[in-house]
Amino acid sequence: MDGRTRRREDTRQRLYEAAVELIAEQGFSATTVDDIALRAHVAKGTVYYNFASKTALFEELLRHGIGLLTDDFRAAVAGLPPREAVAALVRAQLQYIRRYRAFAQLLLSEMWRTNREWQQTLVLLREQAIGVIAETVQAGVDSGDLPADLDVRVASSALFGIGLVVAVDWLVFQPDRPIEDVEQSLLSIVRRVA
Amino acid sequence: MDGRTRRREDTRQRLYEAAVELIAEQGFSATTVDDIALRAHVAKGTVYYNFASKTALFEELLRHGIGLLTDDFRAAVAGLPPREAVAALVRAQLQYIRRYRAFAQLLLSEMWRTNREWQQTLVLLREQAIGVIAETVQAGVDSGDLPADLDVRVASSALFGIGLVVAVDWLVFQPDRPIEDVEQSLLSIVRRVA
DNA sequence: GTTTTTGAACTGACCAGTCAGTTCAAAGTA
DNA sequence: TACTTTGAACTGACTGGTCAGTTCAAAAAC
Repeated sequence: MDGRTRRREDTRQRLYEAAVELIAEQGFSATTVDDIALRAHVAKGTVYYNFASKTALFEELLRHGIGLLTDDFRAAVAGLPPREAVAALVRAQLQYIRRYRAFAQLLLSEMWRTNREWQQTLVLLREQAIGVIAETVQAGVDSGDLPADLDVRVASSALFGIGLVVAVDWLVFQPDRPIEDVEQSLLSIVRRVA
Repeated sequence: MDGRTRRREDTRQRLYEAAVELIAEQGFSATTVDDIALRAHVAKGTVYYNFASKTALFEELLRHGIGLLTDDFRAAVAGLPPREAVAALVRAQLQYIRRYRAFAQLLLSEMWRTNREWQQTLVLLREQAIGVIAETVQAGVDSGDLPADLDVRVASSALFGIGLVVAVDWLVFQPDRPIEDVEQSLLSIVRRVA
């Protein structure tokens, strides 16, 4: 990667970060391109040099964020037996959300919305992340480590959603609580699966 | 209540319904007052005759919706022993969300946002609803029906958040699943509390 | 020399909020 | 009963402002 590419990558990264924060705070529509450029310390023209439109920027942002999460999930479960793997997923999700809090808030706000232009993209990305969880849970059911009557799809999306709310709630309303503590609560709450 | 009052009440109700649906679908900023008026079959001026501003309409909407939920919560737990009371809360929340799906979606989208003008209002309302849960959980801890080491505040807000995501997820992604089924999953997931 | 960024200027669509005017149920009057 | 008045409720065209998106010449970075 040469200097140019690196610089551009950096600009895009700054735009992602600025956009993610603003959209998490205010929502997509309330966030203006001027706001984003300002917070990223970049000229408005730069936004349009790097992204086709405000919507395109947002969609790429979603892809980027979920991509990272999915990678973390895969890394977390690698080689672990089912029950430990589920616990590892919970841990990975918490750590991810602590690290990318704004992105998680944004997801929480947009994930169950209908009728928005990027809805389809988001549903697909959601599938991608929940897919990893589902594979793990399925393996647990197959190996007999998890109850056979467990509905894998439902349990997986519930697991994902619960992790999301509990973690975001933690960061917004009780940021001082240590992460281990939250992890414990989460695991004891979802005991049937983990 | 005379004809005038009745009529006005009716108009306000229609505005609430229109606004709640549109905001759940698109978010607050993306929803225009013209949209709301159109869907409520009312002139734009009527919106401003009945509410001071778009934001005021939204705030009153939040108050109205959370008020109903809180009432349902109180009615559900009345006279029940702790563990049954917690289960009754879960049931009440599910039923409420099935009945006012759009409102629940809207809550899910807005509850963990920061920096919005109505944020303070929402935090207060949230306290109100979670308060009822907390009272119930506290009673359970006091009576020894629930573990003494349970952090009541945390458990209550987790309970609330989890009910919200799981129910909305159900309505958005698996609407055909029967409510009893969802209730079962929820209760078995939150077994430590319920 | 090429790529990337800058920032200012512009356009056209859109939107919150306003207000002068209309409607009509109910209260008042004879 | 029949007529008149009142004002609450509603209407929708209009205004002032904002914003996404475009363009571009010039500068900066590589």
